Amino acid sequence: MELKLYNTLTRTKEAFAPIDPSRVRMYVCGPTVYDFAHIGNARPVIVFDVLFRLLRQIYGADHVTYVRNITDVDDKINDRAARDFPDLPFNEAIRRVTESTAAQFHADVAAVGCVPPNVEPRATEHIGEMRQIIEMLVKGGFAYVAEDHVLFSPQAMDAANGPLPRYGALANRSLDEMIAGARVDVAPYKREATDFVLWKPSKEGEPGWASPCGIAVAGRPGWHIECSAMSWKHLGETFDIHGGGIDLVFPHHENEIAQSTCAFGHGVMANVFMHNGFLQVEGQKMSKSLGNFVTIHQLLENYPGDVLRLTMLKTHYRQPIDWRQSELSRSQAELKEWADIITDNALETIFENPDLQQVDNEFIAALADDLNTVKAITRLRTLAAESSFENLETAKKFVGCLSLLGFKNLTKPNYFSDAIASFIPPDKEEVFTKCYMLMRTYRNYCANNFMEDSKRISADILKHGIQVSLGYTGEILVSFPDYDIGAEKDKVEALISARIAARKAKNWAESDRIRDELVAMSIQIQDGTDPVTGELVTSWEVKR
RNA sequence: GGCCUCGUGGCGGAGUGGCUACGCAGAGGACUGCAAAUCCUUGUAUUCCGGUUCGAUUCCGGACGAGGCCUCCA
Repeated sequence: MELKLYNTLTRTKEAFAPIDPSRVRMYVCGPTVYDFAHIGNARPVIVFDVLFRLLRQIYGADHVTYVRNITDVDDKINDRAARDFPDLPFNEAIRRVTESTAAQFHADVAAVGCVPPNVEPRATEHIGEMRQIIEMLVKGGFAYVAEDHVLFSPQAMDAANGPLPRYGALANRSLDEMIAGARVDVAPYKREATDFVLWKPSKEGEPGWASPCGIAVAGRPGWHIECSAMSWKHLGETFDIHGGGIDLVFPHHENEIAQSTCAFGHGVMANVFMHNGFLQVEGQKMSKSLGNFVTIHQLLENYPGDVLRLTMLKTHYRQPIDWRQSELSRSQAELKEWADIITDNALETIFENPDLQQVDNEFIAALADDLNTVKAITRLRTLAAESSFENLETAKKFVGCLSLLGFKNLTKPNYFSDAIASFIPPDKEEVFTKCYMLMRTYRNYCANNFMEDSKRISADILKHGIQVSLGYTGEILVSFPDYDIGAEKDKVEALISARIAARKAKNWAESDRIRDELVAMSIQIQDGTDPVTGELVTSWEVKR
């Protein structure tokens, strides 16, 4: 199986050839933990999770190392700590912010089906490596100390002879352009406007560490250096794949390449750079000022994580994606159909323990073509249509593909149905309607494994006199104290029997009258014939 | 201003130098006493203007439009 990946360095799709197939190495820029992750943050996490799964499929689960960092030193974190915990010592406040935000991030991305990376390094645990690289850069003449800062000089990099890449090669821009386009506010200690910060002094009360290069005052790292340090520590001086959002191309990845190649004297930091496209919300750029800033957590109140995952993968990762409510509903409906195939054919065990040796080749080939998840999903639809009890081998392949794509809750079809099947006492209609959204949220919290939240919300619903729980297929079960559901069921069964009798007598008027009565009770009926006896049979369910 | 990406039917969204996937919605049909469910069939598109070519949606140039980066925002 040939894997082809689009490489931002060459702007072409290339055959992927790992440096060491027994140890394929990928680094992805992870979140800065200062706030709930938004849906845009979820895109690279999901995209590179799919790539991670595919690499493990191709090279073997033990032969892929995936590193995704957590940035826990940043001005935005400091600001948030000062705002949220003004009474705590500053470093304690920062710790609260980063720990709670990181825990939230982990819960959110687990809910959208992402497996944890092999290593999840934190910037604060790699200050030593950062200092080492900075020392190397100064020693090599690529960086200099000025007013307690250490600055990297792209000009020095380009002046050096040897294997180093040209600064700006990744982003495809020249230093001259950058100087011409440089914005105001060039710090006085910079020799050139394009120099960027490797290390800066900490102000009083800010987090700080012993500085490199003989700088006396405590300091903290610039943004880009952490990824050079952490990828070096965990993947080596050069590795295979470096990923992130397209906005990271410049300056973040460009500067990482500059730091790493100059420090280690190689021509490359990573052989392949991959970038996912941006996300818009309902046709507009997502921004706090427009009020359309959507966090993963908010979406997970309204949908099981699989719905977000499928919606994300229905657009190729390099294309811009427009995040729309309507598309989420479609994804949910499609997942319901897929989950029904699994339960109708009793494939739950296969779904949870698929034989990935037997997975569909056409499906893998689609993914191997630069992660063409859209084509892969098209293949899934074909497999779904061909899956049946008579064609169990295809059905098994189908569920194997679903597993490989990272769906997790497909053994419970009713996670993807918004119908609440329950008899409602007439005097409870109003409060039921009022609690409908809460009950869905409860279901979604359960599906997403947010157990604390689900307990909290079921307690809220109980205050309205409604007991909510989940059934075996993920359906929302509602019960009311002092209400005899058994009697209600008997009444329905009696009506169904009466209708069957009426139908046998071809008394259509009476038959239709009974159906109308059942509809008024929110009972949906479905006529059929018993395949063995040929008897008229009628199934029914509560539907609202 | 510089650099980059993109522009496909009612909607979403792929591939492809010649016949343009797939999903949703729509239409028609089958099955039903009627419903419901299910199944089958099906219409409609490649922003515009040039160029290359026997032939372009696909390659090249231009226009228009959308978006991104140049501001430690994925």
